[in-house]
Amino acid sequence: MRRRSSTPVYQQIADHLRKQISSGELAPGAQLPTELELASRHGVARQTVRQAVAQLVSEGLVVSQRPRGHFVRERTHYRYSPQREFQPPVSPEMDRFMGQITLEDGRVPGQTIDVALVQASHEVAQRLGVEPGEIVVARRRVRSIDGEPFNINDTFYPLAVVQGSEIMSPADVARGCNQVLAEIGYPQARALDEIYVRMPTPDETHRLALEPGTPVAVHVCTGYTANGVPTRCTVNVLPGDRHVIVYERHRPDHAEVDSEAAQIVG
Amino acid sequence: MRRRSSTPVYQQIADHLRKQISSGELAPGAQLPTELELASRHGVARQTVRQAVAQLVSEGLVVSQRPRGHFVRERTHYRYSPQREFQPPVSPEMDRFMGQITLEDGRVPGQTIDVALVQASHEVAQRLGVEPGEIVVARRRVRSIDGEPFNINDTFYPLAVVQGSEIMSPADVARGCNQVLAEIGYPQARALDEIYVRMPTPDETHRLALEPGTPVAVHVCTGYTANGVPTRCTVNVLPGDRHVIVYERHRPDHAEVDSEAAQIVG
DNA sequence: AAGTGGTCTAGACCACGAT
DNA sequence: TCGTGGTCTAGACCACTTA
Repeated sequence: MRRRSSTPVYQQIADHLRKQISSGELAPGAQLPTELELASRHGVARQTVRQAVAQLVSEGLVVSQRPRGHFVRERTHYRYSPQREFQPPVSPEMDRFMGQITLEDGRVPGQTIDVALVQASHEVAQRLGVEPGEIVVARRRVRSIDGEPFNINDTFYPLAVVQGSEIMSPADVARGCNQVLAEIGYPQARALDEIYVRMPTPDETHRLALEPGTPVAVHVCTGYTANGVPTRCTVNVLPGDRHVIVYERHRPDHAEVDSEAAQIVG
Repeated sequence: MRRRSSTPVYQQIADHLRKQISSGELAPGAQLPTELELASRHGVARQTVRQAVAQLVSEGLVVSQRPRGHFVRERTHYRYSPQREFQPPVSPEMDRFMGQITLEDGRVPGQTIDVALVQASHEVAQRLGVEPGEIVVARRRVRSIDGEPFNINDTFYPLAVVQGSEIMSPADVARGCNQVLAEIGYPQARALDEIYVRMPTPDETHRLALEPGTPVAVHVCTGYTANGVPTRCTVNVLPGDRHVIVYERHRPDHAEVDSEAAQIVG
């Protein structure tokens, strides 16, 4: 293939494949032609084809199942379910997580917990009011459903706050860590929530077994005492391909609510 | 560099650079060594270095400012603002967007609108209850702040519904398109909202001037009449590097709300 | 054993912006 | 004009899974 106009050849190949995917000619789960096949078909070197395929992978459209080949990604993350009954977008009562999940369709929930002393990242240090690199207590959780990692739920505590408490033991604390915090003299009076979207770190990619091209939503929750002392910082990481918010509104008001999401602006 | 253990060389180089970035040794805005410099420093071919840098770009950590060089990304998307007063996560009154923005800090909002007849994508077709490829009316908007694209707000209408109405003119409809819909006999009684996260399409990358490695949040809102006839489908696309939700909770209840985000599950 | 994608090299030419 | 990254080639070897 020659380079018409100024579009790189690998782009043209990527566009061609993308079109086949979005038109359904290459259905979800279907195998792409092999790299050598594509190379000879387009009359280019294998590296050029690889560049095209890599782009589709980074877009989340294609996955590599080495060494079987490349395949059109199956579970596009949006599970459209218009029949659903009303369900609030974010429900404030939770960590009945385990209980809730078991009730649904016989899916089996699971979680791994570990507790460690770690150096605070910039992100955590800023929120806990300590210096970056300072030692803090990390209570790290990965939740899964049917064996598939589902989200990361890591909470960081200033060492001075939780020293010697139950929080430092790597077991499930049934009554909730915030309850423990209150019992040891740091009742939570306020919380600050931040939600944003980014690409995962390699560590997150590993812990959540993410495919390349999968972004994550991050929900950071920082708790404070009435005096404004930060007592904990929880980082939730939600894989973009395993979470969809679906909710329904019944009232005919809110003329132009379409744009409400634009409201979530910093 | 030799390949110790089984970690590919380009991974080792990427890890090394990532460490320098997260430690602050390579500060935001700083220029990375040139590819040739990195290649000779590590004793590898230029392509190997390019692979390492490409990974950092796809993680959103590094941007290329061709042909000046590679730079550590400056605006990490999280703008931490703990002093903020209470602000609900998603406010239901809006499209005072324009008015609101002008009030803040003298930032100038803008928008471009165009109306076109297009073939419905699978996503839109499914929600509007038409066949994929069928012609629908697209009312496409890109909003910007200070000249920077800020979000995409595209609404799709079944041709039969809006034929000949004001909606088909590419001007701002001051009283809102839903009002027009009501006037022509299709008052909205219900709406279904879906929110998810993914990598942008090339088209979105272009319209929003996105850097590689920037995911987007998508908010799809489908409106129905009381009879269940879909009348419109609005697709909001929000760049992950330009939006942060920040809100504060004051009540000390909700013991373990940390995990509420896990609730937003499909 | 065969065939896939993953890694890596050495070299080439181009496009573009700053100098 | 120079130096940067962007594109592309031809070829090599490896790791892994499946048949």
